[in-house]
Amino acid sequence: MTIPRLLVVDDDADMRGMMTEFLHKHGFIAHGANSREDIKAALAAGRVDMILLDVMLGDENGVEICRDLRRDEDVPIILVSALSADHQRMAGYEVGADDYIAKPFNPDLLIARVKAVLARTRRAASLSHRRRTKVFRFAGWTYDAKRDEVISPDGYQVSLSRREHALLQALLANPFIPLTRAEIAATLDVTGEGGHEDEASGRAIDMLVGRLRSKIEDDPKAPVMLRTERGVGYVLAVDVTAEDA
Amino acid sequence: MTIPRLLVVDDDADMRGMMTEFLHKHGFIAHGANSREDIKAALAAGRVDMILLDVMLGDENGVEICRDLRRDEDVPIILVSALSADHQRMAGYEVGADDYIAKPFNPDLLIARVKAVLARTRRAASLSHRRRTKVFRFAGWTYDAKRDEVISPDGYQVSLSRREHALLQALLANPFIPLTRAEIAATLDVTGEGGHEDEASGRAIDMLVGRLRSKIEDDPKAPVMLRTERGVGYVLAVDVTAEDA
DNA sequence: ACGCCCGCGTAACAGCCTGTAACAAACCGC
DNA sequence: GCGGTTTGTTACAGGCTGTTACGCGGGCGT
Repeated sequence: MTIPRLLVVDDDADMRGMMTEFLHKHGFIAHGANSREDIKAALAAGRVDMILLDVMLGDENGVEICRDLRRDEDVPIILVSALSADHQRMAGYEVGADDYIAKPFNPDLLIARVKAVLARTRRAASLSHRRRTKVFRFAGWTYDAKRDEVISPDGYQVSLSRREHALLQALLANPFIPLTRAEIAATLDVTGEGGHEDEASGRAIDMLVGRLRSKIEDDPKAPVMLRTERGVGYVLAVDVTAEDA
Repeated sequence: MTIPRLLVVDDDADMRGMMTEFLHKHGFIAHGANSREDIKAALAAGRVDMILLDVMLGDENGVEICRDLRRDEDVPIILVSALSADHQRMAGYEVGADDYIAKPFNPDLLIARVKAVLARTRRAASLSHRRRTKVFRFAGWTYDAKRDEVISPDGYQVSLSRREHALLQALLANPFIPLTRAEIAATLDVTGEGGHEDEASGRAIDMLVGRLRSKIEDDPKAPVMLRTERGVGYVLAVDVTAEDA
């Protein structure tokens, strides 16, 4: 296999340059584009193995571009957005993006996702469905996203409830990135209904976090991994590696 | 992320004062320098996020200084010059300046460019070396920046509050350098830089310092490490070694 | 040298935020 | 429907943080 060629689509030239440079350093070939026409031109001109597409382009909509591309082309797409609200995330999946990453993003996470998507699309023709089998490892723990299994560093299996699973997934997807309660709630409530705006729904998230802590923290009173950011929300403060299973 | 600290390099004291004052009003911390030695000193002290460098310094050449700095340091630089000829501008880019602005300049334009360059370099920095585990050692103490652990010379672990942690980090980043209350407050208030009140709140910093002292000083009444500079602020007067872990 | 004034340390307090226990409602498989 | 499990709500306690108030001590002007 040759070196993967990526196309970075962002209307901010600085951001484009920064991302392409960073990807270069990690062994990829990356070029920039800032409009639908640029993308079309790049696709027509030569090989493009993957597109990193910003959701917010000045006067165009990344999601629509993504949907259009998906209809015409077979290129893998990772959506990038400064909006971390999760209906955005789900919308991304609905239009067929292969993955999604919030900006500002953990650089290692970006690389990991790029590699993961590339590996997947190389093996099989790209499927526009999510729920690929992934295994996360963090601080000795193992989390199998497909089987919903959580294994402690000691080798014991811990059983989490559905909601606790969802919370853990949300955190694993954004290591070292503080998530507000609203963001967490949005991530958990993917249950179709569009009426968000539940602004003051009490401390359900706090309870959930507390319960998850009691299951995965050595000392739930002094959490090390799932930390609280006073006045902000919660953060998963551990390095996370994601692999295909 | 802290409040950006800028270094204004200009041989005209009035100009320096005007610029630093203006930058202060816009929420930045700005200090002046008028020679290569001043710049080196400030950089060695480790407290510079960006340099506004005048091209025409009496007997020295800003462009050359810029090129030199670029070779040794990683600090962003905006070149300032009364010459608006465009070859100057290009020369500036060739020597590695991040941006260029002509003097006399529109103040808003200055702020806009400063912010733009900072935003760019911040993202780049957060991408290139994020979350590198660092361990500080000072006077027998050990501070693990990643795990937020503080261990006394006796081997006991001391628990600090979040704000105390932030204060300690700010001090460790600037050993032997007196920090004003405003600087400390700016460093601590990472919360989206909405309002920056000068001389706003009372002695919150004093309290914080006092509380930190009570936890890390043998005799809080007679502080040895965290000393007070009357009329100025506070200093961490110990040698600090920082290691990657 | 003396006394005033300002800056600093710190105790007390209040407000906010969070953790958590206890309970109630919802859910789920049978 | 039923028992157990999961999830949300309420209420209370405790910690953290900023403010105020007061006392002290050093610097400075005279």
